Amino acid sequence: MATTDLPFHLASEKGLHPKGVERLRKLTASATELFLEHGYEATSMDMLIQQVGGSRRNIYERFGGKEGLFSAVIAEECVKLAEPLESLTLEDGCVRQTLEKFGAEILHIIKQPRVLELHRLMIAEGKRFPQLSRTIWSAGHHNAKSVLAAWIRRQQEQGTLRPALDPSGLAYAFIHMVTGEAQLQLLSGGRCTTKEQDNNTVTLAVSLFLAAAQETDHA
Amino acid sequence: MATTDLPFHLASEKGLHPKGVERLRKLTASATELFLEHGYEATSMDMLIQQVGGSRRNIYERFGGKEGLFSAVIAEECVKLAEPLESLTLEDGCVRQTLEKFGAEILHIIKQPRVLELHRLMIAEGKRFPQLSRTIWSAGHHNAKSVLAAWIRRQQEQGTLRPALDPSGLAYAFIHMVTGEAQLQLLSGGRCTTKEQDNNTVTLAVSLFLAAAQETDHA
DNA sequence: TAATTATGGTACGGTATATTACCATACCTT
DNA sequence: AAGGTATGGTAATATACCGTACCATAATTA
Repeated sequence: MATTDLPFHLASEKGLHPKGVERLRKLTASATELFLEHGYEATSMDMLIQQVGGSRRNIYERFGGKEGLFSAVIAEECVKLAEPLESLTLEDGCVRQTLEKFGAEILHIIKQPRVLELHRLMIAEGKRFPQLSRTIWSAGHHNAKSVLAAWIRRQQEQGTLRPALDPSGLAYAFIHMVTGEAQLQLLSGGRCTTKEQDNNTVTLAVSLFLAAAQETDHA
Repeated sequence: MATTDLPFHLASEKGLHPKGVERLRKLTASATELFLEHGYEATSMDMLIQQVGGSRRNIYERFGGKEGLFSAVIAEECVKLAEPLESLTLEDGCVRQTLEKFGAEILHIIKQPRVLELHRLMIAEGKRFPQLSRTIWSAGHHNAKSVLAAWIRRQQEQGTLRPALDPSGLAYAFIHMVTGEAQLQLLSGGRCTTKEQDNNTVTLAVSLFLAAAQETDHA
């Protein structure tokens, strides 16, 4: 199952000469940079043309305007966001270590500037590009939640975790405990959390999670 | 201590005639509506003037332009956001009930359209108005965290909760468990969570919190 | 009541932007 | 190498918007 079935027109490199491919790459790279940096409105086509060179007609014929370019570029970025999450394999070994590793990993991902700006766009341009907004959400949080929930369900079947609690609910709770504060702080312009703070956050989240999900003598 | 010391120029109603006060109220009300609905850039002064009537010079003399108006209006909205949080009193009775009530309350607050749009602005315009962004964060999440952390500390001193865990960390964990999913879903354009889902979210969060914060036989 | 002030309404200047049009040139195919 | 296509660069069009200027009128004060 593809977690991100893109409803957007991705510029295909088919039937393009090597030079053309290189130009296209350079164009999308610059466009991505600008859109992530300045947002949709504040990024002007003149800006882009001046930075990347080349002709305007190229963009308009290939992407159908600013909106098309934005959609294509952001959709491509969503694929990149989803990759490390989908390739994340949760082992069935020590549950505490596995959770700590998973927590540290998603926290690391969410703090990357590109991922952060992608989430900023998701929220800022949610009304202008609803589909795109959902795509980002699906590639990010929803994706991570699916991976973790599947692991929790597996552990419950194996008896490593008590089966009473809802895997999806647990997964969301854990993910938001880990990522919530750092993400909100960074998105609201606060300074980045330190590595020590992050460790504490993950450790605390794992503790809360395991205290409820592992104990059997507590209703 | 004022949780929101506003670094912005709030339009004073001092020395204004009743008519003038009413005009000013109408102006700020419309401006708030438009800014929250369409964001900063997409809201034009022409739009506002057309909706509210009156003269442009009023706005420019009183607020010093679009940015000033935006700052003043949003700062005022922050005060309204902070009010219900500051007046939230956490009793020292049954911890589970108190937590459930607190959780339900902040979830209710975060889901209100105005609060939601305020957070959208905080994230979308964080680069253009860093101070304003921090003000919103301070009036919202930071405020809620302070209230809850103080309560946790009190419970720890009374022996109702075990004192090993950091109150601030616990407070953040709880708040994000409760509000994270609903907020992210709504901000990314998803549909609102149901009352039943909300109840489950709060119940689960309280369970996770108490399992770790109440037990004394678990490291 | 007369004078002064504040205000409503509108028009203007300057700037910025998305999009289309056009021409000369580089590139690729045959 | 010749011809056709894609492309680079620039200009032009149309629109939108912020901020200011201006004048007539309503409101307030002396």
